[in-house]
Amino acid sequence: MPAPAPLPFDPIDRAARIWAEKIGESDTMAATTSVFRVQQILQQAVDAALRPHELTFARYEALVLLRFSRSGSLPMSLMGQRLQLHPTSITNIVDRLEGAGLVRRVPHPSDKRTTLVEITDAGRTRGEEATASVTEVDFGLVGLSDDEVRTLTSLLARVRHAAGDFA
Amino acid sequence: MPAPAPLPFDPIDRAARIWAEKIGESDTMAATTSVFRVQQILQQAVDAALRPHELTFARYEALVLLRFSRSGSLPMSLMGQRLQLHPTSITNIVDRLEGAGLVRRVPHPSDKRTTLVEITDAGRTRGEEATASVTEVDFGLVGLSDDEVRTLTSLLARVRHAAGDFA
DNA sequence: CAAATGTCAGTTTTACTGAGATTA
DNA sequence: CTAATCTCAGTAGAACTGACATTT
Repeated sequence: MPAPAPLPFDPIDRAARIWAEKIGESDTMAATTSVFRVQQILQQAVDAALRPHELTFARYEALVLLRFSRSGSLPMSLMGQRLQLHPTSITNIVDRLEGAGLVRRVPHPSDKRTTLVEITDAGRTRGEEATASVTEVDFGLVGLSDDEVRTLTSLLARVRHAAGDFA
Repeated sequence: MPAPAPLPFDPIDRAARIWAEKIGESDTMAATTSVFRVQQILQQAVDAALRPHELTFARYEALVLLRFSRSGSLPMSLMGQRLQLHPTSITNIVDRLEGAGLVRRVPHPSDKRTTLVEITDAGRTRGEEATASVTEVDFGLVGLSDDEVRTLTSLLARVRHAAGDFA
């Protein structure tokens, strides 16, 4: 796999300049494209770090969520809320994790509609190993100081808030 | 479609706090998760704005790239470099655009290996209409001042640069 | 012959819709 | 009866791999 030669210029910045020339205001276009591209970069870095552990980022997040829950188990619906995922996506993720023995479906003691997902010992171990790999590469987030990372996070939080993600 | 009730708290911030308690340093985890979530928000907003025009964002970007090129046509390989996409993805995108009559494949005059993609009049019109829709919703990027949008873009540019996206 | 260009077939992952079974 | 919870089947998009034909 030939590493794709880096362009000699910033393609997003160039597009923004041309856009400004032809149409006008282009700042949000550039920002949106940047978010898309950086997401792609981070996704690839994180996926590469998680591949040896046979986890995708979505499954890793689910595992972390369970690992840090008080009882080690959560209703599927609550996982969906926290991870902001569609019910069928949760079903799929739990299917995979359960197939790998990292998690187990348990009936809810009182509400027979809901099923709890409980992390297994193997799941805890796998979660720790995966966390080591993923923090080692800083989740793919390179080139920023600690302060800048925090600034980035808080800018993005304002977007999420304005979009109605949380109150 | 019941609008998914917003959580009463920021799920990423909560995860970061728990993480800090149990593991330590969690700033890059929070930033990465934030990028993923915001990408999802923007993707949905942009897709919704483009749906009436029967375009996805990837196809829209390709159309814009062609529209702003000098001759109105580019080699597929060059499109792949600019949009940072895999050759087969370009093939797929051009297939769809060509099927919709927005673009046309033309043989390269001198190099018989390469095929040029040329935007049609219908493609130019569609591009303009789609741009109107997508700028109307600010590409889904809400809640930030103009300055903050520029700060966001430049922070992300540093990440892209450090990751080797451009020189 | 090696490298570049584009295509094809097939796979994986994700997220959706719509429908339905079960229970609160 | 209505609402919530979860699952299943099917669909669609994006991105990949590997193989291949053609041309430089």
